[in-house]
Amino acid sequence: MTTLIQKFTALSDATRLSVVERLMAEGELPAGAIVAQADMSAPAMSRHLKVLREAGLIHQRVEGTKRLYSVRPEAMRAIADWTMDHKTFWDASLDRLEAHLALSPEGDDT
Amino acid sequence: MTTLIQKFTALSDATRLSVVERLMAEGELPAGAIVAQADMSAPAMSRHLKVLREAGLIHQRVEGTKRLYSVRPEAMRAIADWTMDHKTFWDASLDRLEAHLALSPEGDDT
DNA sequence: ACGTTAATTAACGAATCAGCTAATTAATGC
DNA sequence: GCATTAATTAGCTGATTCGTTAATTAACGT
Repeated sequence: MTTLIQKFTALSDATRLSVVERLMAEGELPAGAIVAQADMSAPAMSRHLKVLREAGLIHQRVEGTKRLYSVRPEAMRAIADWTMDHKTFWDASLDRLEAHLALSPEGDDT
Repeated sequence: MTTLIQKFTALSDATRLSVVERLMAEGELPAGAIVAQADMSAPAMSRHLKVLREAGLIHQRVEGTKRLYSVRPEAMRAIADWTMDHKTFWDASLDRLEAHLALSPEGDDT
């Protein structure tokens, strides 16, 4: 089973996040093409792809000696769904959100 | 500035993910209440809260000696928006998604 | 069968992360 | 001012992560 934590972990690395973004922008790509544009050895990228695969974020299709990768839409959905999951939270947030618009720009944290 | 990677990193830890979920379910809570239900020392939790804060995921409100934490709706939005960002991907995915419904249950990875 | 191409697994080192206890900062109440 | 309560920062340790090179697996073309 692929957990939400696995997905967040997979996306918490700059290399892996850009692989996912590239696959979303360009569609299915072979491992070779992914390595080619990433300033990194093939083995290193291979492990990144494995992490993404085991998190259920990407799908691997074998064609001869090539491994073709693509993003799984269900995985993206799972993430989006999680953020929207908590109805009570969103209902309660509506007022504050609208009230404080432009008053608390993201960044007044720490 | 808080990046998407910071947010994913923050949510990639089981402790931090459940803190966020609890704050979404119960609303604003003081650090003490959060520590109380987490089998973990106060300092450890304090560092987790700092990670969440620096990622822009939670907001800290000071009231006397207490620190009250709550989830930032904008941060949740930022994550949801990212998953939906790539229109081309979603357009292209629609066919496959509908065609393979129930044929490829999430899990035929690796 | 042999060499080539595509990609992965194995083995190792440097850096980061998550936990603990001890020490510190800050506000409240007498 | 002093003790108490609330939470954080400091310093340390064990485990995990990310990258490298070397070795291995698998399919294709001749």
